[in-house]
Amino acid sequence: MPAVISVTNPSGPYDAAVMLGRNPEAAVKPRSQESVVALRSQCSACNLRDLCLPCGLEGQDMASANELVYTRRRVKAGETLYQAGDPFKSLYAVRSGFFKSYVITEGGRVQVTGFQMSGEIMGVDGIDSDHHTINAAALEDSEVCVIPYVRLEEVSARVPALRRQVHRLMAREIVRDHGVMLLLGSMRAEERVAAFLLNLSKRFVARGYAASEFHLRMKREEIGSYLGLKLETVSRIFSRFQELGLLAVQKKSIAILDIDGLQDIMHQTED
Amino acid sequence: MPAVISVTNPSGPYDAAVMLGRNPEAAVKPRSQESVVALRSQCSACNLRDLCLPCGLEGQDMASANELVYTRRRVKAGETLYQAGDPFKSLYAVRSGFFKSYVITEGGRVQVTGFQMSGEIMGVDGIDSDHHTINAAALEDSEVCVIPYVRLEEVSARVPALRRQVHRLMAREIVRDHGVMLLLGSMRAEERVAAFLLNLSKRFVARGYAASEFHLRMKREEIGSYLGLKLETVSRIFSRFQELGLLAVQKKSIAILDIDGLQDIMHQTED
DNA sequence: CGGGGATTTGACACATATCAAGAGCGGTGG
DNA sequence: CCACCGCTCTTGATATGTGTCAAATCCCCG
Repeated sequence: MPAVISVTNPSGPYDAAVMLGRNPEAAVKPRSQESVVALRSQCSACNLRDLCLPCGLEGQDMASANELVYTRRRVKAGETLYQAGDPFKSLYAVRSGFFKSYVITEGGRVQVTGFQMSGEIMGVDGIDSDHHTINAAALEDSEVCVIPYVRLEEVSARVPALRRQVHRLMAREIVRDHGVMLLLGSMRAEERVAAFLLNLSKRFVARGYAASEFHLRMKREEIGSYLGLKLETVSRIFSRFQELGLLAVQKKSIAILDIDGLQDIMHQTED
Repeated sequence: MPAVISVTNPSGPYDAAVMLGRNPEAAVKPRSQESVVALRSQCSACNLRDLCLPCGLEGQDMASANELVYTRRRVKAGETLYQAGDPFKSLYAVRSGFFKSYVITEGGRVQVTGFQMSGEIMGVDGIDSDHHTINAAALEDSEVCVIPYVRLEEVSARVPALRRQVHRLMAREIVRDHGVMLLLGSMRAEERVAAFLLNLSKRFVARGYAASEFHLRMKREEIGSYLGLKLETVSRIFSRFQELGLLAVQKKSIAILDIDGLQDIMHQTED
C-alpha cells in the first residue's frame, strides 16, 4: 500500500483560523541595541550553510548569499522574535537556540504550529499580508540571522539558484505542514507523541547531535499544544513509553531506548 | 509496492508523514490527448485573474502572465490531477471545478489536506523534492490551466511582480495551513464544522456566488477527513445545526440560515 | 427499475480531557 | 544554609466527546 502526504491550496485560511494581530504598534518600538549584532555574517563560512537557506548553492551563488545577512539578533529565552501583527520586514535564520511558533485566536486559544532549530527559517508567514500572522518565541537564549526581505528580493533577482532555493524553502514548509495535518487529523495520541520524538531525533541527528539523547526545550504544555493534546496526556504517554522500555524520561531529558519500537507505534495501522 | 521517495526536509515532515512515491513511471505516460486543450489561454482576459496567480499584476506584468499558460487540462470527477510520487513539472490553476488534495500513509490512512476551487493554485507541494508529495483529485468535472514550472521560472526571472506573486501564493498556503492546524489541534467538532462551512461560504462569495446556499462537492467522509472527524460525526453535527435552525441540509445541498449563529459556535471560548 | 454507495441515526465503547492532589525542582531571601 | 514559593510535571479518579458498530433509509447512476 501506498503512502504519502500532503498538499496545497491557495485558498484562504479559515476565518476560525484567522489570526489576530496582537499589537502592531508595540512591535515597532526599537529593539534594544545590544541585541543586534552588526557583525557581517558570512553564509559561506557558516557551519549551518548546508542546513540553512543557502543549502545547495555553490561557488558564486553561495557567495551571493553573503549579501543577504548583515545583522544578527539575539533573543533571550521567553522573548519573542516577532508577534502576529508586526510588520513583515525580514526572514530569520536560526543560528543557535530553539524557537516555537504559535497562533493565538480571539478566544485566547493557543496553537503551537512548529518548533524551529538551528538552520531553519522563520518569518515567511508574513510575506502574504506584509504582517506576521504567527508569533515566534525563543525557548532558550537564541540568535538569528536577519535576512531583510527587500534584500532577498534584490539578490534573488539576479541569482536563479537563490530564487529556486527560496521556493524550495517555502514548499518544504508546506509539505511539513501537511505532515502535521496528518498527525493532528488522523493519529492517536501515542502515535503523535512517537512521531514527535522521532522527528526531533532526526533533526538533531542532521545537526550532528546524538539521535537518542536530547533535551526538550519545550514544556509539556507546548508539546501538547503542538500535538493537539493536553499536557497531562503528553506526560502520561511519556510514562507509558517509559514503562514499555521505549524511553527514559527525566523531566526534559529524553533518551530514546528503542527507536524501532517508537516507529512501530507511529505506524500502527488503525484498521 | 511503492518506492520510498526520500523527501529532503530540514525541518522535515514527520516520518509518519514520510511520503511514499506512488508510481513515478506511471505518471510519465502521456495523458490522453483529448484531455489537453492546446488553446492558448489569456490570463489577462480570464475572469478569474483577480483570484488567481496573476492577481494584483498590472499592465505589462499582467501581459507577462499570458506567457505562463499554454495548455489546459480537463480532469473528470474522480480522476486525479496528480499523485504523490509523480514527477513535479507544473503548477495548476483551477479554472473550473473542484478538487481535494490528500495524503495517504503507508498504513493506508488518508488525510484530506484541502479543497481547491476556481482560481486556486495546486502543485507547489512538488517544488521541494521535484516530486509531488500529495494527491490531487477532482470532485467534479474540472479544468485546470497548466503552468509549467520551468516557464514560471523563466518569466518570473524578468518580472519582479510575478516573483512576488509566487511568494505570496506560497506564503498564503502556509498561513492557511496554520489555520487548519489550529482547527485540528484545538477546536471541538462543532467548531470545526462551523469553521469549515463559513470558510466555504466566504470562498464562494469571493467567486460571486451566494454566501448562504451552496452545493457540497465532497462526501461526508471527505469533510470528516479534512476536519479530523469521522463521517458519522459530521453527519450528526449537520443534523444538530439543522435542529438549532442554523442550517438547512439536504444531502449535499447546504443553506446557511444563521451565519452569526455559526460564527458564535466557531468562536466559542473554551474557558 | 434495480442496486450499491451515501447518509442518517441509535446504542455503546473508549480515548482523551478534566479536575484534583501531590511531588520534584530551582530560585530567592531570610 | 535552609525554608519557602512558584512552576512544572506526574498520577489518580472521573467525565465526556467522539469513535465504533450496526441498521435503516435515501437516492443517484447505470
